[in-house]
Amino acid sequence: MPELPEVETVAAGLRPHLVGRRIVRVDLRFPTIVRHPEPEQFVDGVTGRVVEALTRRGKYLLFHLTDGYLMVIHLGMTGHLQLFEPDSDFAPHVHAAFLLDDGKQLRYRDVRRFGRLLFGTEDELLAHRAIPRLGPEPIDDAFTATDLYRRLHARRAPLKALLLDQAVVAGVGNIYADESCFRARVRPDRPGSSLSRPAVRRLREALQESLTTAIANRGSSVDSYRDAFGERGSQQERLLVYGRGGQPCATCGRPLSTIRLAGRTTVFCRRCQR
DNA sequence: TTAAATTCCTGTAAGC
DNA sequence: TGCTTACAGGAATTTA
Repeated sequence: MPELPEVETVAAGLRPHLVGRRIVRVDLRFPTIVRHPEPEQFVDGVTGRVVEALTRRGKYLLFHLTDGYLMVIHLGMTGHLQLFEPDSDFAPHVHAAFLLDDGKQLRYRDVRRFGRLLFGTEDELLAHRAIPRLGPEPIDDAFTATDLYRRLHARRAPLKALLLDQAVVAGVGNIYADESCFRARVRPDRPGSSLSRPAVRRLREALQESLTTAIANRGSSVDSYRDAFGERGSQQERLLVYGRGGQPCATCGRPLSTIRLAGRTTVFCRRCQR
């Protein structure tokens, strides 16, 4: 499922093909995938505008369009964005298709339909809470251990739940929450407030390490994730704990434990993580 | 304000 | 083999 590294990989792959291109037609095949504004307004707003830049914020893709407008796409769990020749067959579950002025077609496909499309000015999207308030970008240099400590210290929820909260840190999902806790040698079920400053420093390092390594490997294709060219990432082959419950810990060799935390399957090592 | 539970959605895999 | 059921999870929404 797409988290920060996967969304970053999609953005990097699409950027050279989209920036400078005009969207000349929008085929909205499943209108409820649009969450803001009404589907007709979405189509009207996007049509005819040029993609001036493509950026990422948390797990959101931001298409910066003419006149200060944004088209925002969240891939949910199974969302895919890929360029096709317009006369090629549509795969099942393609909910939206954007025809570009160079003849290519950008298609949004999403089997489980947890993804969403949005359009508006930045202020408008924030005001309507279509885009939630997001915490800092964890791979930013400005993301400091002091800041993270302040965000965790006041909270009693389990660390894992806080890492999944996009208002605490943007872009972390189930895979990299588990990976980061393991790398930081911290139990994911500890209350956020119980973490010492050294533990938070390790956690910050672990988050950056997990995420940047995953970006370098073009993301984790553990479910249906594919990049903008339909290719799998390779980070899933290097994951230390996610999806490895019962298998030996890479550090101590003891079987990894699986628990349910914040409604999510959580894997960690009872010996190495304290 | 915070935290936990619920909901949405369908392909896949396990179990009988 | 074929059916049923559980499971995967991001984030909005609901409940306490």
